[in-house]
Amino acid sequence: MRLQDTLSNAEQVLDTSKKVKIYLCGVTVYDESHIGHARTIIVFDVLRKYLEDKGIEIEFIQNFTDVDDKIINKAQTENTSAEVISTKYIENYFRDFNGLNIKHATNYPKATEHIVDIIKFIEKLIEKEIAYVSKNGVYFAVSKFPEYGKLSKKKIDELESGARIEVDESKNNPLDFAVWKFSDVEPVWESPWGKGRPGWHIECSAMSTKYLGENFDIHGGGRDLIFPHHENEIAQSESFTGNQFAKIWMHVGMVTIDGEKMSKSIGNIKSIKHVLENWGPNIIRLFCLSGHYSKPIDYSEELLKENLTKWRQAETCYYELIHANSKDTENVASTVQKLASEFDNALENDFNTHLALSAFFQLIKETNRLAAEEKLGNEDAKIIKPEFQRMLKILGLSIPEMTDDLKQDIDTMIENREKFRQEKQFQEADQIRDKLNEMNVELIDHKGKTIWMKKENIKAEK
RNA sequence: GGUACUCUGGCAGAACGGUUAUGCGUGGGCCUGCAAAGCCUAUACAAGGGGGUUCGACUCCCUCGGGUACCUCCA
Repeated sequence: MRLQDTLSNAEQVLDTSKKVKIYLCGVTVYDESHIGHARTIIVFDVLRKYLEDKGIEIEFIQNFTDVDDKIINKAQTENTSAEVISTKYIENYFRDFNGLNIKHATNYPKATEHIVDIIKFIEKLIEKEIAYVSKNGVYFAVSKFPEYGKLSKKKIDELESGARIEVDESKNNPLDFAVWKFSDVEPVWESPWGKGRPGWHIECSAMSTKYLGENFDIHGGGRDLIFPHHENEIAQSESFTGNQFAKIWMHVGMVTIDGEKMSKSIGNIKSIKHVLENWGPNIIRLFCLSGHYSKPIDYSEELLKENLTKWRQAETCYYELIHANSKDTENVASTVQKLASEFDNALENDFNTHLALSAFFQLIKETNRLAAEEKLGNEDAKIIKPEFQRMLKILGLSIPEMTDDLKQDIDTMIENREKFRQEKQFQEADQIRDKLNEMNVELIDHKGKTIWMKKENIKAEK
């Protein structure tokens, strides 16, 4: 698989000959997560599911930043502790995350649970004279890392002129950033330099090294993390180890609304909770995968609606496959194989989910065409179904399960309707159909048979 | 101001130096008792403007213009 690497600004080949190690920068837990966060996670979720489908072992680490000024501020305004705030939003995060059908990471390390590792990390930086103790905290000396700026392609002198926050006089250089901040306000920890808490970037350096080693395969996050977060992580980690940090830097584009970045500070966010309630996980996932991961996507109800239409086709396909029993058939094996390799090739080539979806929907169209022409035989279904389900699984899409009892009830109702139809008692027949519709069960009348499909309940559709 | 990315048909959105992207939408049709769903078919002669390289450019180069992101809050 080839992936576009932000650092080298070129495609790099992902080494899949052994376990693939991925570190994804998670969220700062002080508020509800929004669709922008969802996109990043979904992209990485599909990436790991694809690799796992190929039999590749994945170690996937995603952190929570649970100590931060924003958390502390929120705790103060709500008159509670930072821990209460971070715990609450971590719980909410998992609620959203499970709702989106995301596979759990190997581990979710938290900054507050790695203070010892962070302190050790800082100690070594001080020992190497890369970090220094100052009045307000311990700072990383950017001048000690000559390659500073290599990820974000920034020049140090240009950065200084553009610095937009007030200069902290205790720093040797305005660009130096805190690895430890002195503070008396909870939460604080003792350190060799004084009471305080870690800076934002240091946790990711300490935790990624701890769990994945000095040099791992993919480090990811939103594009907005390139600078300063990931730039600083590189500076810290490579200064610490003397070795290359992540091999591939993979950055996911922003979700915009009306062309403007979705962010808490602008106040134009759509929370995952809210969108999940209205559209469900499948449509959100299709939407988030509909463009190349590196580019921005614009959130709109129209696009979600378009993906709903597509999702209905996928559902139809699934139920056609289940009920397939036509006598006429077509040889589908070569088509299925062709689309399967198109799907894989698209993902191998810088993880082009849009093209992969293209193949997925072509498979659906092909299946539905055969069904419409009464040519979808059992043997065909046996060939198509595993591939269809493989794609569903990789994309993280799921058709709701149904109980056998309910299936039995539906079958009985369809039989009754059939009797009424044969006796040309259409009013009675239509009543049954309406009743099923209320249960979100839709009937599809083929020439010789009636099949049913259970539609996902999409609130926004009504 | 600096840096990066980006500009494709009504909309979304790819690939590729020369072939129909694909999907949504829209028109027509098939199926049906009627619907629904689905399918079939038609539909766009698209590439921000200008210039250049080339036998040939949406694809490479230059230039002008628009947009977005980042320039220590950010996924």
